[in-house]
Formats: sequence, C-alpha cells, structure tokens
Amino acid sequence: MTKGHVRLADVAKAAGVSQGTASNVFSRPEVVREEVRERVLGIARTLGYNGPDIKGRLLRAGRVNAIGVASVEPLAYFFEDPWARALMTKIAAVCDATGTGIALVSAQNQQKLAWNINSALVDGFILLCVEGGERLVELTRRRQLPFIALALGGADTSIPVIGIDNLAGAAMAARYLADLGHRRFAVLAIDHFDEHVGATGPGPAARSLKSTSRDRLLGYWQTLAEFGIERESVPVHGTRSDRSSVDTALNALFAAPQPPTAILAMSDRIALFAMQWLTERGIEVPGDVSVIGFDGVPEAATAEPGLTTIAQPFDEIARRAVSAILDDALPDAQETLDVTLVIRDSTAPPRS
Amino acid sequence: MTKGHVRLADVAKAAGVSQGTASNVFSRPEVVREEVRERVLGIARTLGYNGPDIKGRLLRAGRVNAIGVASVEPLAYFFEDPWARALMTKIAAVCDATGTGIALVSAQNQQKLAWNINSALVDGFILLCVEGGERLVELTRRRQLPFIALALGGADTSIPVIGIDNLAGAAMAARYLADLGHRRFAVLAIDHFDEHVGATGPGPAARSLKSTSRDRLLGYWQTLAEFGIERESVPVHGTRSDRSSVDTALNALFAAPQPPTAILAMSDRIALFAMQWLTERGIEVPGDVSVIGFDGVPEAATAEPGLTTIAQPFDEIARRAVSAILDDALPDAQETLDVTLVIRDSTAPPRS
DNA sequence: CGGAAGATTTGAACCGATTCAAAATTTACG
DNA sequence: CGTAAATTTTGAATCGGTTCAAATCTTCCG
Repeated sequence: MTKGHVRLADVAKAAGVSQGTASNVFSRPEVVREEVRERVLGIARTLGYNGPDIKGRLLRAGRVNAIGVASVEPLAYFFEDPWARALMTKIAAVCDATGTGIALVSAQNQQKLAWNINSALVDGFILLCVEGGERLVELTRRRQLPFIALALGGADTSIPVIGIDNLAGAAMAARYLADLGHRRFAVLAIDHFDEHVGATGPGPAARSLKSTSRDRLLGYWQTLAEFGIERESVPVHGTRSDRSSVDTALNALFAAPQPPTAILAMSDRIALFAMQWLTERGIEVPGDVSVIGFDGVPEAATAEPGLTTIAQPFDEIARRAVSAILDDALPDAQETLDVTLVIRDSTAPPRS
Repeated sequence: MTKGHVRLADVAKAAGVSQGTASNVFSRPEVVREEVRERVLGIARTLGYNGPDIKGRLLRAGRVNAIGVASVEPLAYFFEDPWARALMTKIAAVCDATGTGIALVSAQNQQKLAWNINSALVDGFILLCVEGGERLVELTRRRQLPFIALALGGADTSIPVIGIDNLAGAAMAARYLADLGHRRFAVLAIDHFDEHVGATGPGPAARSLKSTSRDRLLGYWQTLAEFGIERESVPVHGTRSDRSSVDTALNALFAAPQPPTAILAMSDRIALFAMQWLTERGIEVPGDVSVIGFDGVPEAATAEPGLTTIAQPFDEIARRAVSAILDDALPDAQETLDVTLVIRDSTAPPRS
C-alpha cells in the first residue's frame, strides 16, 4: 500500500494535471471538464485519496464552520446541569439547521482553560458565564474571535451580552406568591456565601453576589417590599447548586420557629432539590410550602408536582447567540430578553 | 492601528529576528536568549499579536487535541437522550482530565452528516451507533482517522467496537423478575416496527432488529424459556423511544384480557415513560406491575419509585473509548464489557 | 591566543490545501 | 479558414505557522 499519506499533489502528479485542476475536481467540480474529472477521481480512488484534507482547506479558508461553547465549569457540566442542558439543546438545534459544528470548551483549572480557548478550532465563542464570567470573557477576548456572553451581568458595555431580565423575573415570582397570600418567604440563592446571609442581614449579600443572583435577589426584595415585607425578615441562604448544600440550607430554614410558607429558588435546579427534600420529609408541596423556581428547564415540567417557574426564552437566546457568531451580528448594546411566568402545581395559597 | 492581521512573520520582521526565532519565542521559549525573548514579546504586544494562530500550528503539527463524538441523531440528541447524556458526562470527565476538547458531530440528513464528519477538526471519533450505525461507520472510515464504535453490534470484526453484554444483561433482568415469581411478561423494544410484533409472533422481530435490541430480546427469551415461558406468549412492542409510542404500546398491552405483571423495557428511557403511564392510570409500580429498565442512567436512580435496571459501566466505556482514540490503542478485538443488575423499587413479587 | 564545545540564530523547506491571473485550448461564427 | 469569445488548465503565490540542519556567536580552557 501507499506508505505515508496521499496528498492532493500526489494525485495531481499521478493524473498528469496541475494541482490547481486537481483541487478544482474536488472543490469546484463543475469547472473541470468531465473527462478530466473522471480520470482524476479514478486515480484518487486508486491511490486511496479521500478528498481534500480539512486541515489544508481550513488554513486557506480560515473558516472552521464550528462554534465553541465555553464555560469555566468542567466539561461534564454541559451534560449535567439542567440549565446548561436546556440551552445546549436549543443551541444544538440551531446549529443543526445551519450545518454548524459545536465544540465544547472548558477545563478544570484556569490555565488549562486558557490553553483550551486558545487552541479551540472554532469561528467564535458562546460563553456560558455562570461563574467567573469576567475571567472567561478576558481569556476569550484575546483570541480575537467573535464571541457573545450569556448570563453575564456587569457594567462593561463593551462586552456583547445576551441576557434576560432577572430583576423583572424575580419580581414576577415574588409577586405571584405574594398575591396568593404568602407572607413568610425564604430565598435559596445560586451563589454560595460562607455565612448564612439570612442571619447577617441583607447588606453583605447584595455586595458579594454575582450580578445574576444580585438582580434576582433585588427583584424579590423590591416586590416583597411592596407587600410590606422587609428584607431583614427574609432569610437568604447560599447554595452550591448541589443536593447537599440545598439540604443544609433547608435544614436551617425549617429548624427555625417560623419556617417559610414560600420558597423563592433562584434556579429550577435548586427548586427541584428543595422539592425533593420537602417531599421526603412529608412536607407537602404546595400544601404546606409553595416553591417557585427560575429558568424554565424541561425537568421543571416533568417533576412531581410540576414546578412553577420563571421561564427563560431559551429558543430565542440560542437563535440570537448563534447568529451573532455566524453572521457576525454582534449586538450593539447588551440585549435583554423577557422572561415569562409558567404556573404549574408547586404553588398554591398558604394554608390558612 | 494595524490593518489586516498580524502574523508571526510581521512580528519577526519588526523585532529584527528570523521567523524561526520568533516561532521559538512562543513555542519553545527556553531555547531563546532571554533578552531576545523579551524584545520579541514586547514587539508582539505592541503590534497586538496574541501568540501563534492555532490554524497554522495545526497544519504543521497535524494534531488537534480534540475528539469528535458522532451520531446519526440530531445534535440535540447529545443533550436530550438520557443514555447519550450519561455517556457524554463520563466521556467529558475523561477528556477534562486529559485536556482534550470535544466536538459534537451530527446532522439532520445523511449528506450533511457526511460533510460534517469529513470537516470535523478532530483527532479521532467516538461513534454513538444507536441506529444506522453501519452507515456511520462507513462514513467515518473514509476519514482515515482512529475511531471506535459504541453500541454497535455486528459481525464485522474489522470494526473496533466497545460493547456491552446485552444478552447476559437481558437474561439477568428476566431472571430477576422470574425469580420474583412473575410469569406474565411484556417487552418494550428500542426499535420501532410497523406491526406489533407481539401479534405476529417472534419470527419477524428477531430478524428485523438492530443487534442491540436483538441481543436483548434473545436474552429475555432465553431466560424466560428456562422458566417455561414460551416466546409466543410474550408480547413485544416496538417504540420510537418517545412518550407517545410508548403510550401506544402500553394502551395495546393493557387493553388485553391478561395484561402483564412485569415489563421488560429495553432502555431506561422507555421504562421511565412506562412508569409514568402506569402511575398516571393508578396502576401501582411495583404493586401491580414491575418494571425493569436497561442502561443504568442517572435518572433511573432519582425516579419515583427508583427504577430497577441493568447498568452499563459508563465510566469504563468512556475511559476505554477515549484512550482508544488518544493513545491510538484501538482494541484488537471487539471488547465486550459486563453489566450489573441494580435493584431499586420498581420491582417486586407479583400480587398473588 | 587557538580551538573545541555549547548556546543561539538563521533560512529555507514543509504542512495540504485554495486561489487567481495568465496561458492554452476549444468552440462559435462570419 | 481566421479570429473573437468562451472554456479549461496551469503555475505560482498564499494561508500562518513549525522544524531542523547549518551557520554564527559565546564560553571555556590549556
């Protein structure tokens, strides 16, 4: 057999045509005389040449036809986290329609992440900025490729961002429960803080938070205030978005003399963990306690009971993000999309 | 500012060194005299050059440091299907540890798929062969990169495959239920057939099936035979692995005069749909009907009740698959891994 | 001071294709 | 048949780096 690799040049020589013609046979066949085309293709087959190597083409064309989705979380995050999954599903659908590939970029540590971002073969990046978003943006910027950040709050308007109206969404959630008659609330936050914020008052909380959770918290507070509920009376517990930290928070919450009748969870993931905890302890949802989530992931719909939540327009986010990269249509300003309240069975008026 | 792009050559010229030295500054800094290195780096910064472009390096090095995971399903499949997700989670973990990227390859139609496989910038492929596996293998083969097929049954031993012992797994499932005392079984298959196989007898079923479902079916049959249960008496219903086709199958099944007391589902996904259907109709699991799945996806553990199932060693599969690509350690023969029975709460003795 | 050994730097080839102006060939037509 | 127009083919440049043998520069030592 042929040792080494067969290159286009080899085929061209063997077929007795110029490399330019050989190239055309594969990439613009209509321009080559049929007879020649057949011959070249024949020779190619004989030599075991299977069309142009993508690497050469790429170098020349400069376009990869793939977009990178990056996050500071480990790679498995894309498949494990409900929010990431919901988003990726939609992004995947859009990419599928346009014939674009998806490259997952991530790494355990910052250094590896930097390397991975620099060496990812993509035409641009979609950044999942759950945490440490600024750092991710910083790394990506260097790459000098189009990118768009998701879920990144922040003052820096030079960063193209597609976000959602966290403040309004949280307000909607709080208002819905307050309208149902609830007055004793508790918040389960996305971020983790060392002290239980509920105990230390609202000051440090607002300061130490990432913008997503800050806005959601503000939205809750703002609306509850309208109902005469003061910040200080609403315990806020940080979590790590995993089962055990949610359990810890709930243990503390329900050990108190006046446990909440309504739980404002900053994500569906946390809300679902909370529902599990409650159900396992015989606390009825929504009978004893109402739970409302945030995000609108598919799992919220199939949970038992169905989780009332604030739904993000994943479709729209995905569509805009992909088009921002592919059509180089980066938004001028930071785009903020609206969220909607989806009412299911995890919320009801408090037991009187 | 600099118009166009800054190339390594530009930096070299501006710094008054050869391109070779400039290259070394970035890729093998220890070989360049410190003074020169500093100067070149300084110039680079001034010019806005952020290190070697990956495309050039790639062309030369030939290695991408990414593996492709391909499937004939749409791209969203990777994030939506529980089995794919479970596998991807593990693959992602392994890749994370080795600093390898993941590129998702897939397409709506065969033609696009071929194109996508050919143009994916990867060092090798892991093939998720749920359906149409042979075609996928065929396409990938042309690419002349290392690849390994998962879940591909078949006689062709020239294809490197990591599989599981479907026959033994199915046998284990059937035996467990039969030992519990069940005698009236029904099978929910992964494949879809036009006619309900149960009605037409076992012949066509075995013939028309993909190897995975064929082996599982054979495993069921084989073991049930030991308990004196004949093939003909076990209805086998095809599904499309979606809610509605499972519903259809169950409707037919439970409309019969003697509905089954035990359901052998060929995947957890199907089993979970079945449990939902049963629960919604007030049929108790495992009180009235026992359900056993196959695969061992995470969702099986958190379902209510927990789903008894045959667990695949996802960890091991992922580890071997990735290493097969990265270390070019393609298995000589087809590897078959063992599965294990995981007993949860969806199975119990039949109501006497 | 001469020369060997070691440390740096150079320059050109190479990776595998695409592209395009110019040359060669074919076709069309008076 | 001659020539203009249209169609094909050619050849060399280019994409943006890496690599390595050879050339040059430093050190070190007798």
